[in-house]
Amino acid sequence: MPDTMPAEAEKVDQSSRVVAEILTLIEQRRYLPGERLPSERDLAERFAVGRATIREAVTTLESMRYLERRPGSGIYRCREPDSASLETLVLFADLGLPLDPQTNAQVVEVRRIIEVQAIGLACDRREEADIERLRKTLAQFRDDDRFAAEAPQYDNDFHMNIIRATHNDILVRLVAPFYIMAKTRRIVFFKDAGRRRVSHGQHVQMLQSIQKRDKAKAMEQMSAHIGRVEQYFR
Amino acid sequence: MPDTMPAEAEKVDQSSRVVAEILTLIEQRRYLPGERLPSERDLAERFAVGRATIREAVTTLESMRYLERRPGSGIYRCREPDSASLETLVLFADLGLPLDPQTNAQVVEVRRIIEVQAIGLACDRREEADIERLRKTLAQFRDDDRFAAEAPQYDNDFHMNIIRATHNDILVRLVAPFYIMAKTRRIVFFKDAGRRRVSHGQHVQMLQSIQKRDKAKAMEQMSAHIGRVEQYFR
DNA sequence: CTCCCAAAGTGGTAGGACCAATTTGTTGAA
DNA sequence: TTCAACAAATTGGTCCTACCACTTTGGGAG
Repeated sequence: MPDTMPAEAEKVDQSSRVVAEILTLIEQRRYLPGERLPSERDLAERFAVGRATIREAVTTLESMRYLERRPGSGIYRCREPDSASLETLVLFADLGLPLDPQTNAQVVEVRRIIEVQAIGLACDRREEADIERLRKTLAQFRDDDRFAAEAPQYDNDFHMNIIRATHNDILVRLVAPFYIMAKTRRIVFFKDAGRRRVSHGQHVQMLQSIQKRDKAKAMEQMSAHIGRVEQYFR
Repeated sequence: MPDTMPAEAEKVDQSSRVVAEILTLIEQRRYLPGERLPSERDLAERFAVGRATIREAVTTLESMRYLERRPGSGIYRCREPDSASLETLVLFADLGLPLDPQTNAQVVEVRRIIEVQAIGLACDRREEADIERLRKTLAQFRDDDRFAAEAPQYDNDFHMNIIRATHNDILVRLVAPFYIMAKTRRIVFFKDAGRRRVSHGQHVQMLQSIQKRDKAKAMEQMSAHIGRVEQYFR
């Protein structure tokens, strides 16, 4: 029968569970950078799963530069833990793991840095198709409470489409994790109807600036827009 | 053994080979966004490997948002291919796959955007330890031709340590792929002794600006510094 | 004490088996 | 005919066993 049943019916497969467990052990400083982990066979026994499942989990953590596998030797925690992939943010969101409180603030700071510059580039390079795409996104907004659930996705789309208007694919890939992970997390922020309304209003104005290629104004607006989120985390 | 060693005997295991092959097929538009791939059992037969190897490869590509696995259904190419993880850059470097020519230019543009702002933050927040770390990195520079091979790593360390001086962990993780992938690729750039010397000189000056907390000057210097690389790609 | 080699340990891969879920195709009732 | 319910085939998820190549280790020969 069920145990203490969490409210969110998070259905995770075994390998994801193992990923979460190893990740937790790493955060608890159980495996220090450069240190060796137990062998796959040992880990399989400890987590009460097959070796295939362990390999699945380790592969994921290896591709995110948390672990390193050396044939014939063992599995090691990566040195330079600070260069672990940002995909971690998406992973944590998927697994329902808690996020370091200051991490949110750091994410917003990075977003400000990038998106303010990005909207500047967008003013230079935007084409008609970019404007149209942004307009279509804004049209999805509705000013009623049932829209609260869709608000995060709407906000994600708008910001991602601004990045896309820079026509720099690397930039798009760079910021994608921020918005993919935010899907589930930012519901709280958009719960308030007033916040949704203000946010949307700023979006409309930013689009106008991009359309008019008013670089300085657009950048100022984006800075203020993200500034609101920064304030929210304080 | 005389290590002129340009011949990088890239020994890739089976699963990495499969990753490279699938990635190549994707780039050749063989599998369009949202489309279904052959089953694991089919893929195993096609690539003449075991199913375990296929799963290994697919797991890697899934964690980078190229593929999506749906239990009972199949393996699908992700929609929104433009949000695939930046880890791809590192992966391509490891596998020795060619990079889209314009990608390099886009990477440099992103680096300029981020690092110019980052050095500004670094001026605000740098502590004595940050200065010391940067100083130690600069001390590794030597003005002889045997240093050519170590130059990329030296350059990586310097730039990464500037990012670290912002004390924003997310920012560090964000740019890490750029420098990790560059290890093997930027050897050509640093082959020229003159370029190494100029680069190092700029590094020294930037450190001075950071130490004096001269934000405007530091940002200007970083912009010029990366500008040289931008020009190199044209 | 040093050097070398055999043994143990480890990740990489193959193959087979079963489960749960989805998909598909067929049947049977309205 | 239409469509809802059921059955079969397909597929990813997991476990198990086995073997290989490579690394590490430990002990014996010199």
